[in-house]
Amino acid sequence: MASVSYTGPTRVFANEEVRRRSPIGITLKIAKRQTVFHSGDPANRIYEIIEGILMVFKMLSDGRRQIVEIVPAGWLCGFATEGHYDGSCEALTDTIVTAYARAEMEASGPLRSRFLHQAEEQFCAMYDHAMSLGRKSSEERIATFLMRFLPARGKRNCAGPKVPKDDADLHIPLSRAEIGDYLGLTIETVSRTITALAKSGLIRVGSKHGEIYVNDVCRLCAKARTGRNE
Amino acid sequence: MASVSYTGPTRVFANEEVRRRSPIGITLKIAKRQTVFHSGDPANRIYEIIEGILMVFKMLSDGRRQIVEIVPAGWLCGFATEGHYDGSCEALTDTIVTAYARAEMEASGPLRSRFLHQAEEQFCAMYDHAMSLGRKSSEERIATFLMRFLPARGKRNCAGPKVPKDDADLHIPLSRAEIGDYLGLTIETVSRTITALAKSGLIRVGSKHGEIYVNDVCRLCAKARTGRNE
DNA sequence: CGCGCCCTTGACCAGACTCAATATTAGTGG
DNA sequence: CCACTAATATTGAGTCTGGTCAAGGGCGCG
Repeated sequence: MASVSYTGPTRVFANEEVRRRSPIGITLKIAKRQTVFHSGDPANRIYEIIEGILMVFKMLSDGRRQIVEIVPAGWLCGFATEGHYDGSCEALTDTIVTAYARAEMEASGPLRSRFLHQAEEQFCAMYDHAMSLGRKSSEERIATFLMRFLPARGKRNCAGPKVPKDDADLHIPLSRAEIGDYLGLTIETVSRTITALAKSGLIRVGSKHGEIYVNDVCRLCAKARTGRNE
Repeated sequence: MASVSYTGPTRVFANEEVRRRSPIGITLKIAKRQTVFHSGDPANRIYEIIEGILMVFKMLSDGRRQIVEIVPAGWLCGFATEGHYDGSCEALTDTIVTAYARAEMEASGPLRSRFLHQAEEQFCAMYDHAMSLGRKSSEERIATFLMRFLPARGKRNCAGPKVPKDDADLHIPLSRAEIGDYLGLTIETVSRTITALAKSGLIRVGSKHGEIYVNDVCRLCAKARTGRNE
């Protein structure tokens, strides 16, 4: 059973801190590495991320894991089929979410409307992820992954490089194992590919875990092949 | 520009046959191989498949294609970000759809509610597809793919085998190239893998294109590793 | 009957995986 | 603050799954 599992505002678990109580939906704090829900749990809630990052993953019986979605601030988490969560959810960083009881969410017109829009946005991100997993090389996958942490860049409406230097300073809150499980690669391949990108001068790897400096965002973007063709 | 591209019930294109006009939404007929919309087109409509199958795909600039979604009857098609379709859509079979103008759909409470539910359903299917693409072997991917055409089986609520023979007769409306582009494999690997599954006795390949007989659905399901663990 | 498309099969190749050793970073307690 | 340990990351060597290139087969359709 998930550690975060109640359905209404009547109980509060020790590891949850209620900050604000909007008409519907309560604000919760989720600690890094804490499980939000398990695959198969009854899907009583839908979560909107206010701050931080969650991940959704699925496992095969032999232990293979696929991180199917990385959920940053502003996105939704807790989609379900037949009343049960599909995939488990865990916090990659300390995270603040608004949890909506499903029944209440579904009763609210404006909320439903906003969530439908947001679900579409995330749906398109899943399309991109499928493209990465199915057709991109390890180098392209890593480049695409890094571009995710530059939300202002690489999209249809990309602002382009800011003169004169087109660099960026990233903090990736995923371990090599998690990056691998997200991109369909092994730890070793992730490590090797990041090293190769660094040797090519595209990025530098900081000494602290998760620190990556992008020397040329546009060149990284080109390597990601995020191009919207067809 | 897509061949199907108008936004309201005022115009009808030659290749569209209006069958029924519900209060909102019109019924269209889309011929096999016909394009429904192109990636990047303004997303004026959302489609609900009544009969037949569509596919959504994305291309990279060098010609690599990923079919990101296969959309059967009952599902929705035409999700968008920032007002533009993400991915191109083409009919795999002769298809009948209801096309809703987005503005009208978004103005209708019941429709929005139904569509949000359906989008969630499809979201979970995208999770499964990501699992296939990221972590499954070619044999597991083909098995998983075939199980898609047995919607009554392999799910949480699987009815189990009907005695005494647990066989099935499938008609797959995708070419080897399309199966490959859906599963992140090449034509040759798809062909070899299907041959291997046939040699192992799990399936038989019919002489007509797309005909596949499953000798033992449960064994195929086991090979697909559709198991809902974690 | 013959052409074209799709599928199959074979031989070879390469990118990513596996197994293993080592290095680096983070965390803990003195 | 430093020493020690555990966890994570890097690197190397060898293997293997799936990709590439190429040839041949079968089916459909005019």
